[in-house]
Amino acid sequence: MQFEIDFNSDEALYLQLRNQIILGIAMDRFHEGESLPSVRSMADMIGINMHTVNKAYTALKQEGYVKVDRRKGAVIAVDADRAGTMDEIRRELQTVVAKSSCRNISREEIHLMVDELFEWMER
Amino acid sequence: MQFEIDFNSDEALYLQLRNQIILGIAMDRFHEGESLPSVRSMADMIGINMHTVNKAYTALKQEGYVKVDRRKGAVIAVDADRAGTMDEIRRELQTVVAKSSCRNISREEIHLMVDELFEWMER
DNA sequence: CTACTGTTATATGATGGATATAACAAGGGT
DNA sequence: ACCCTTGTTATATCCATCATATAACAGTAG
Repeated sequence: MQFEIDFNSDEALYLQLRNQIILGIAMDRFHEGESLPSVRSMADMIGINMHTVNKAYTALKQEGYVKVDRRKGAVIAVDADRAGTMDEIRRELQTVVAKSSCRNISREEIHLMVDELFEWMER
Repeated sequence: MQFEIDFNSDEALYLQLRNQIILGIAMDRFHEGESLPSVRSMADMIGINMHTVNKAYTALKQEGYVKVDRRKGAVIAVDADRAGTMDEIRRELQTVVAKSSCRNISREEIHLMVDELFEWMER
């Protein structure tokens, strides 16, 4: 699995990495129980600092995507029944829908995009 | 129109304000050609600094939601046919869909949420 | 014993967020 | 003319966050 980090983005490096890993889980690139690369090797792969990777892993742990084992490292363990998930999703969708509404983008177009994204992730 | 600013949020104040205004436009609280409160009065209303409001207004101008007139202030002027809008929406949706996919939230549930949000904004 | 794992501590430089004070140019109202 | 309000710009300060670096510690696999 390769990661696309944009050093010129205004998004923080550790957040880009976190999102890429979440995307990787969604796309089944990483499977339940599988270990992510160690913080040090991942840092070398991408060319960033060890602590930046650690920050991403810690965020993933906090958000219920991995469990950290002292020997195996960061192990994929998604907490599917996580309290507050729906609220979080709804809050993020609100801004997207508000922007779309302003631009005269219909709900059907949003539905289409959502479907395309789901299908794209399933292959 | 009242604004809900959370001083304990980790989201920047000027971004919260910007999103609230976008939401206000989407919900037809503000109409095309109408002026937003001046940066100074808005700052007094919410209890934040003038420059923080100005930063929000400048962002709205950059993103094509208002045009700034020296005498009328920030006037609602939504650029509906804006290049890159769909790409922006798609990028923001990607993270949401990825998270949803990890949590076993189906595309139907996302569709439902989108519909609810659209309807909620239309009243 | 060695090599690797995550974790913690500390320090530094850079950037961004929020505040404050001040001044300027332009238009409206009286 | 005068005053008020408008957005805008210029500094300056304080604080939090981001990203880096070096270092050390504790646990575990070989």
